[in-house]
Amino acid sequence: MSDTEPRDFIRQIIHEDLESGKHQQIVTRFPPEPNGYLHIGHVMSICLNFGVAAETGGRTYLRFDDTNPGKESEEYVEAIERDVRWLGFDWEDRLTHASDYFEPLYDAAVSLVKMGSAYVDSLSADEIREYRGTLTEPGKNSPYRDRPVEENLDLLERMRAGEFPDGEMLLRAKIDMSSPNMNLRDPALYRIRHISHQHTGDAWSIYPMYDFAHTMSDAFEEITHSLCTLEFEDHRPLYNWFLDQLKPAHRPRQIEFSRLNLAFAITSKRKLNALVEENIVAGWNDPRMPTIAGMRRRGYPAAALREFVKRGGVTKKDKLIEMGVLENCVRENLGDESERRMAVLRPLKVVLTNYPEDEVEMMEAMNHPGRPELGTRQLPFSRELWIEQDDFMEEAPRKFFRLKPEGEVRLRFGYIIRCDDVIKNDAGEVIELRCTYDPDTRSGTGTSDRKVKGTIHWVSCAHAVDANVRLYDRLFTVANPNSADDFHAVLNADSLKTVVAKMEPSLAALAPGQPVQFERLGYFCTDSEEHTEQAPVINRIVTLRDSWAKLEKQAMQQQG
RNA sequence: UGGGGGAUCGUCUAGUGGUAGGACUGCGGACUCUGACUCCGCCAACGGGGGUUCGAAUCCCUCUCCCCCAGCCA
Repeated sequence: MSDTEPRDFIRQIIHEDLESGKHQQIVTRFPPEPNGYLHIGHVMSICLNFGVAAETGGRTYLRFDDTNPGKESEEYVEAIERDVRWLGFDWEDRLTHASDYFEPLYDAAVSLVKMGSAYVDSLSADEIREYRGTLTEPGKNSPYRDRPVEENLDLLERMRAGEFPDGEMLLRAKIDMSSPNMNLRDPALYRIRHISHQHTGDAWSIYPMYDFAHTMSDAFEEITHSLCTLEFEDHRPLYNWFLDQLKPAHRPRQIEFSRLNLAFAITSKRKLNALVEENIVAGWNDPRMPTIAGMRRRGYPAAALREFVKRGGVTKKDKLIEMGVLENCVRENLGDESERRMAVLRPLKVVLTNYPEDEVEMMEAMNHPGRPELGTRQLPFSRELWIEQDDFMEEAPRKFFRLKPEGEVRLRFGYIIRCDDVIKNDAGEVIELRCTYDPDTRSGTGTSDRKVKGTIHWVSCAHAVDANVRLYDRLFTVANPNSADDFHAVLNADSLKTVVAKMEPSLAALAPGQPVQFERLGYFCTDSEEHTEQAPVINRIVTLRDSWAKLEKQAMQQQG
C-alpha cells in the first residue's frame, strides 16, 4: 500500500495501534463455519484479514468455527482450505478449530459459574423464548436463575457427562433479562447435543455457542483485531462482557464492517445450498455459482477476485456492487494474461469459389497483440471455412461492417473476401455463403494496402475441432435476489446455453485451467470436471465488451 | 413503538472546517487486421430543514429513509 492510497477505517485503526505501541504485531483470523462453501462475500473477509496482517508483518489464523456438529462436515473443511489457498493466502501452521479449545472453553465456563456469572437453566426452549420478552418488552428471570453455585457446578458437570437428554438443561450467562440488547438477556453458553463431532468424536455431549466460543478463541489465539460483519455489531457488548468477566491474558478487539453483496447473485448459505440440493445448479462449484469453487471453475483468476475486493473497499455502509465491476476485473486480468485463439460458436459455412480445392495454406497468427514475446502459431486456411452466423446479415443496417451480400470483409490473419451468393434451405434459412477471395490481400504480406472496415474470425472446416461450449449468464433476473420472497421466482431460465463450436486445431491441446481469449468473443477455459481432449468441454468465463451488441440492443429498444 | 448501525454521482469509494476527487457504468470521439485493448472528452453526488462559521460533506439541532437484533445457528 502506498502512502498516497487512502486507508480504510480498519487499516487506520490498525496503524494507530501499531504506532502507539498498543500492539507489536497484528494478529487476525478468518473463522468460517464448515457448513457450506465459501462465496464472494467471504473473499472480502479473507482478503481483509490476511491482507492487513500481511501488510503489517502480522499473522493470520484459519480457524474453523466448528461448534455445531451435525451441520458441519469434513467436505466443507477441505473445500474451504482449498479455496483460501487458491485465493493466494497462506496460514502456515496456524490452522485451528474452535474445537481445539473445547477443554479450556469448558474451564472458562466453570469459572463463570463459580463467579456467579452463569447458571444452568432447566426451562424448555419454548419457555426460554417466552421469558426472553420482545424487542420492546423486557424479559423476565428464569426461576432457575438463582440456583446456588454448587448446584450449577454439579449440573454442568453432569451435562458434560451426558446424564441429560438434549434440551433438558442449558448453561446461560447471567447478565440482564431486561437489557434492550437481546444478546444480553442471559444468552446460552452451552447446549446439550448427543451427537458426535467431526473433530472430537464422542468426547463431548455439550457444545459451546458461537458468542462464547468465538470470543474466547480470539483471546486464546491472541487475536488483536477480530474483524467481522455488521450483523455482529450488537454482539460486541457480549463479546466484551466475556472479556471483562474472564479477564484473559490477551484482550482482542472486535471491529465490524459491511458485507460485500454482489448484484444478481445470492450469498446466503441456506439458499446456495438449496440451489445445489434442488439440482438447479450442478453443485457448489457450478460455474454460475458465486462460490469461490464456482468462480474458479468458471475461470475467474484469483488475482481478479482480489482486485475486485480491493475496489469494493471497506466501510460500514450496506453495499450491492454491480456485476460489471467484477467482470471488468476479470477482463482486465485476462486481457493481459491470456493468449488469443480463434473459434466459431455458431458456425456458418463459407466456400471460397476461387480458391483451389485441395490447397491448404498456413497463416501466421499472433498469440497476443500487445505481447509479441508470446509468439505466433500457424493456422490452416482452406477453401471451406466456418464463420460466425452473427457476422453475416442479408439485410444489414448501414453501420454493420461485417459480411453482407456483395460486401467485403477481412478474414483475421487471412484474406479479404467478398460475398457473391447466399444459399438457403427450404425454410429460407441461410446455410452457406459463396465468396471469392482476393489473393493479393494475404495478411502480413503487405502486397495490398486495400482496407476494409470489418475483420471477422474463422476456422478451416477440414481442420476444425468440435467442442461443447457452455455460455453462462447471471443466475437471477433481479439485482438483489437476496431480498426476493422466493428466489425460485427470479431465477434466470437462460443462465446456461450450450453450443457445439468449431475451434482452431491448436485448441485441442489446451492445457487444463488455461484461460484463452477467443478473438472477438470472450475468454474461455476448459472445464475442470468434464473436459477431455477427445471431447472438449469449454466454459465461457466472460464475454468481451461488445459495443456492436450495445448498439443493436438500443435499436431494439427504440423499436419497442 | 426497544436497542444497535448507516446515508457523498446509476454503482463502489475518497474527503477528517478551505476548489467535492477517483474507479466502474453511461454518452461522444480517436485508433484498430479483435466493433477488443488503448487514448481523449463529456454527463453525473454531499437524504431534507435549521443553526455555528469569513467558510460546512465535515461541527450542532431536527426530521426522513435504509439495514441488523426476539436460535439451545454462526
